[in-house]
Amino acid sequence: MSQQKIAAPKGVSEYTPPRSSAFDHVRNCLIAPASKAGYQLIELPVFEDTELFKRGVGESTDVVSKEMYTFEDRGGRSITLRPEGTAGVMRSVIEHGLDRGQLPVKVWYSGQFFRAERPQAGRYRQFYQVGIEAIGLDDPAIDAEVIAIADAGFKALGLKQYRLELTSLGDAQSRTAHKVDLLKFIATLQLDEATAARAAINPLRLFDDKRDEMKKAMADAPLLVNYLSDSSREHFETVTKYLDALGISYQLNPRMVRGLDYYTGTTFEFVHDLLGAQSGIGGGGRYDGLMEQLGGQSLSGIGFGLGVDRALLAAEAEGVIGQEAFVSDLFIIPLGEGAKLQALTLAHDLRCKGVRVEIAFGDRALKGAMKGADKSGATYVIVLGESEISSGTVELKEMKSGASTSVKIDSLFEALNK
RNA sequence: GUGGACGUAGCUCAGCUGGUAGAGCACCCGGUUGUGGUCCGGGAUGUCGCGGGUUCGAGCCCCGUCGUUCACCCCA
Repeated sequence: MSQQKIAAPKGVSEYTPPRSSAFDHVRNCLIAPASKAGYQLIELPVFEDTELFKRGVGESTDVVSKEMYTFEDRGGRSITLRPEGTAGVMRSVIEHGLDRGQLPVKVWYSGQFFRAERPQAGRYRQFYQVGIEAIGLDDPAIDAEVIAIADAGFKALGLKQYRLELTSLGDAQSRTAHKVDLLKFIATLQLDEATAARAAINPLRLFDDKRDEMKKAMADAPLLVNYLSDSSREHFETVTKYLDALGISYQLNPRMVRGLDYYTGTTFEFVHDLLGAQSGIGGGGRYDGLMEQLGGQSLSGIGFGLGVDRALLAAEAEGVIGQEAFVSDLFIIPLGEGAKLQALTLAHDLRCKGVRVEIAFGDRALKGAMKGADKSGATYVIVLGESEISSGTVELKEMKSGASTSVKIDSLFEALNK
């Protein structure tokens, strides 16, 4: 009697061989530029005190108000599976006093994040992000560096059909001034109930509405970029100047909306053309008040999060990624019980020297084992049976050409490295 | 959370106006004793997502449920 099968929880993505190799490749490409720029790994818990996200990300955001996996642990604490990375990094930096040393603090992370949304293509309840944070410096040059690092990751992957959208959300004064006028403007519009509710939570959201009539209605709405304070405008102009110098193309998008409350100043998004509705493959920006909000000193920071799942989808859509299975250098086919023992020790020995070795286990017939060797893509094959063991010599067969040469078992390593 | 489409072997799918399931690929075995890729022969495989209903009879009809997918919403 077979037991009932258990399925994975709804909306999670799983990467099994051979696609897992492509996933791994994407993740490595995306984060490699960060370590070249001196960012160091920070490894954090996937669950945190719920309060961290309420205070850090903002209670009014959709992410916090309706998409968090929150539960009570056995000690009665409210715990939440992390929905994003920045808040946790800030918490850890403050907790361990990383900001007491030389600034900026530069870290990178990689891992799973969780959001209880309705799944669809490119949107999962557990998803993977890599990201970096540079904390403690206001210099526009670091804004440009952070953006350049993200862009380098996508380029390293081979992506072409994406664009960088850029804007500035300004400082607190800029936003306050703009909000007054925006609310006045919105008051003149006829909004349905759901839209009005969204506007009440965050009036900027209306800029993001996909309906044509709303786009038309918002065409003349006051734009935040026109309300930037002198220092904000100057900072942003310097960032774009640096990006120009770096040869990184971007589109100014004054209507960009970000879903997390902590963003200020320079804000950006990477959007891919072939992905459908969930087209954002990465995004980030500056966050001036976050650290203080979380009980730390008043330092600003900037960072990004890149979606590994979506970058993989994008790479597949562009056809710039393949799946590579593990390929061994040597495939050993043991014949008989005694040979199996020999194969085991021989493989172990060669692996210690760095050779990739696989063994055909399971007492398959020679023909079947050869077939297996062929499919594995192994470069060389040896058959290990009675005669080979007693003579101490094997036939080293190169699969591609089919040619084989006699080699002493003791000098296999040397023969393989010729 | 809202709306639409879909759910048949490991994979891609077929299954006529309802009569108790098929193809290709993949997999396994063999084509004379210990050497793969082609070819030939043979073989295994499904509670037709799950539960209920209509019917003499349902993979095909109805309801529910779970899942996937597309859009809204949101965002990576």
